[in-house]
Amino acid sequence: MVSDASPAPAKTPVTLREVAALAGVSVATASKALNGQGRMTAETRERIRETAQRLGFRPNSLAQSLLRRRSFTVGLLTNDTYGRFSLPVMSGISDALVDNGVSVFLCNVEDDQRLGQLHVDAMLDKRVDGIIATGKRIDRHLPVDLSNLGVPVIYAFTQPDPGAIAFVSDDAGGARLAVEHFCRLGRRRIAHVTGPASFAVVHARAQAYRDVLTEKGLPVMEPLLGSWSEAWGHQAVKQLFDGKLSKSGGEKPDAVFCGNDQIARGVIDALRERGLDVPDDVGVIGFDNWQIVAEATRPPLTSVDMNLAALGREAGLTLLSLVGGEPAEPGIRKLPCRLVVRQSCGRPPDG
Amino acid sequence: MVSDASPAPAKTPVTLREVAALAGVSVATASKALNGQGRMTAETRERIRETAQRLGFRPNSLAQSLLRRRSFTVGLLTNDTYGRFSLPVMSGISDALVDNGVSVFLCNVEDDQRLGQLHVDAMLDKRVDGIIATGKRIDRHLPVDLSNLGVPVIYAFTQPDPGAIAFVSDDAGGARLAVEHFCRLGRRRIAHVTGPASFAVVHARAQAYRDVLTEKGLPVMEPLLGSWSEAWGHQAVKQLFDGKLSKSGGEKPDAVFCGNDQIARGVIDALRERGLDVPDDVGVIGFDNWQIVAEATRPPLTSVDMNLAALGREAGLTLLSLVGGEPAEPGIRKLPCRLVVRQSCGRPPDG
DNA sequence: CGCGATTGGGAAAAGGTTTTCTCAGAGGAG
DNA sequence: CTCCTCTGAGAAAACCTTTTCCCAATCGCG
Repeated sequence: MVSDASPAPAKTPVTLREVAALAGVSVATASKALNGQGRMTAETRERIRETAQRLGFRPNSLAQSLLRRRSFTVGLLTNDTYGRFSLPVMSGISDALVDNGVSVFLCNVEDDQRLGQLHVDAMLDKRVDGIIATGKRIDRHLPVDLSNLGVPVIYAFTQPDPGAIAFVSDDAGGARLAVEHFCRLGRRRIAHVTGPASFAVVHARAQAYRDVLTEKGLPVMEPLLGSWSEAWGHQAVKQLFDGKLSKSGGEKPDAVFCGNDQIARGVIDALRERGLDVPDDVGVIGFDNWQIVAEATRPPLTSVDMNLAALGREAGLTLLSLVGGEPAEPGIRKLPCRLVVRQSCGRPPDG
Repeated sequence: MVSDASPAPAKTPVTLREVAALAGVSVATASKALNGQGRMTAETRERIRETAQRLGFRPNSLAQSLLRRRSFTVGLLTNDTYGRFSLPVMSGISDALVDNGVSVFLCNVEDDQRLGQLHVDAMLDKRVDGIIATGKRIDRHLPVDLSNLGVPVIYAFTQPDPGAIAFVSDDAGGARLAVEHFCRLGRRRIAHVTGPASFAVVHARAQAYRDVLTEKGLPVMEPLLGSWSEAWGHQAVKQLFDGKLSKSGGEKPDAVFCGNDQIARGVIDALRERGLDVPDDVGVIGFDNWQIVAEATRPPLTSVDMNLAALGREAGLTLLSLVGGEPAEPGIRKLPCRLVVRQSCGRPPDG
């Protein structure tokens, strides 16, 4: 197909000087010809272009970067080895940047300060145009100091330094989406089973949960905090359906909004085990929309998606505009979640 | 703590020239002083070192790379967006390289040929010292041609070009580990439930399964091929325990070796649902040791771990030695798996 | 004291590209 | 025919560091 377009698979890359020599011009002229700069006869320009093509010339980025003080490279810091959250973010960032000809240095800093410094130094030495920090929690710092680095920094799905630019998911909004969906479906007694109190998102979502129920005049059951595990989902069902629900009468929940998909999985399994039908008896909504989990529950799980890839994209594009010298308001931007409806909530009463 | 070690957070990085000027020497001398080269009085060397330290001088990698023809950078190609397999591999690679001062370009090529070419070109332009290709299957090529690139290439957990150097997991060995473990525990009727026939590993593992059983004189049940899902695990249990097991008599299996952890999860759930105890009635072993799944099954799942991080490390180190000019035998290296014993198999009869 | 050897340090080239200046020649106008 | 203005293209500096070679000064020895 491209038989003539893949010429010398150069053992040693061909330089501009060689192109110039072969085309019978100076390197200066060759450079200008290939970059569409300067003035010369169309014929000269074309001859140089052709020669470059024939030789398979590709400019040495290192040399270009050195001169332009711009490397078309950014550093991506993460402490998320497991990758469930950072992977979509990274993927989004990468997409946004690659489309703009920018490469990404992947730097896994774990939670190790020494490693963090090592990576930041390496990035700076390699003259990255900017840095994006991402993590597995939006209420924890990466183990690195990114202030006063001399290059723009963007935080994506991790705790930012004050005065920095950050993108995070709108957890409260996501929770509203879920609870309001339950309300629309006519559920009246909506419980909330979520993760440990040490997570900021737990409180943000719980508060949104309370707010929606209060607005709608529905009973608020105190959120059940536990761990992010299936096991906790099981246990929570026991508490919800065995225990005497003290203040709010003896009625059992007809819906459970879960803090993540694993909890939801545990909840669904436990409900089935005690003979309750999902969604007919109890509706369940998860959080994270972790596809592999959400699609393996029976029935498949409706879940809140944080749009992490879009968040990454946004972060990448913003960094690029920063690198380009455009100004940007500091602050935290909360990006909306979306509800991915599967079959764990049932259909509207009228539908 | 490091109050004096973080001096001018340079808006514009300080160059060697400035260090030299301030220390009252030439750039040549300054360079030699900082690199431990050349000859000069200890006092001169120390003075230059001090000045550099004080100014926060860090050599410009771009300039160094240009000169040395070595960028201390490698490209990492992957097509695994989801990351379950490639993430540990990448993590291992990254660790191995970072410890050696080498940075990693992350390049997600999806299954898009155009994207692949884009990334490879960008990497080559940026003069990476080498390339590592990794993927989600060891029997599929990445959508890129990595032959005759002029830089060393290593394949890790993806299908290599002929004559290349590749690291993959020893799937047959891993399967042996599992089946032999069952044998040691006194299980006699061991079934194998695995993924689709289109995967090479399915056949490799199935053959090892057959081999071990034959060696031990145990009955071989034809492996059940399906999908990599929990649902298939459920269904397979139905086939195994309802159906008339044609040739091998009516006996039910007392052990199931599963092709991955999700299948195992489905198998365990299905067994429990039909009142069979794991591990007392039936032992189960999974594959992949996907922690989040293996620890969520009840009981926790014994599983074969492919040691992907170690595989990545190995690949990274090998690439480094290649870059360093050391020769290496082409061919495919199979790295051993290990069995992670949890509670889904029970204890030995004597223990 | 003279000569060779050693020592401390600098000048310059190299690496590949971009960009600014400069310049020779051609063309046109007067 | 002369002068001015373009036009096309090249020389050279710049980016920053490393390394090779070189030189001046000092030292030691006879």
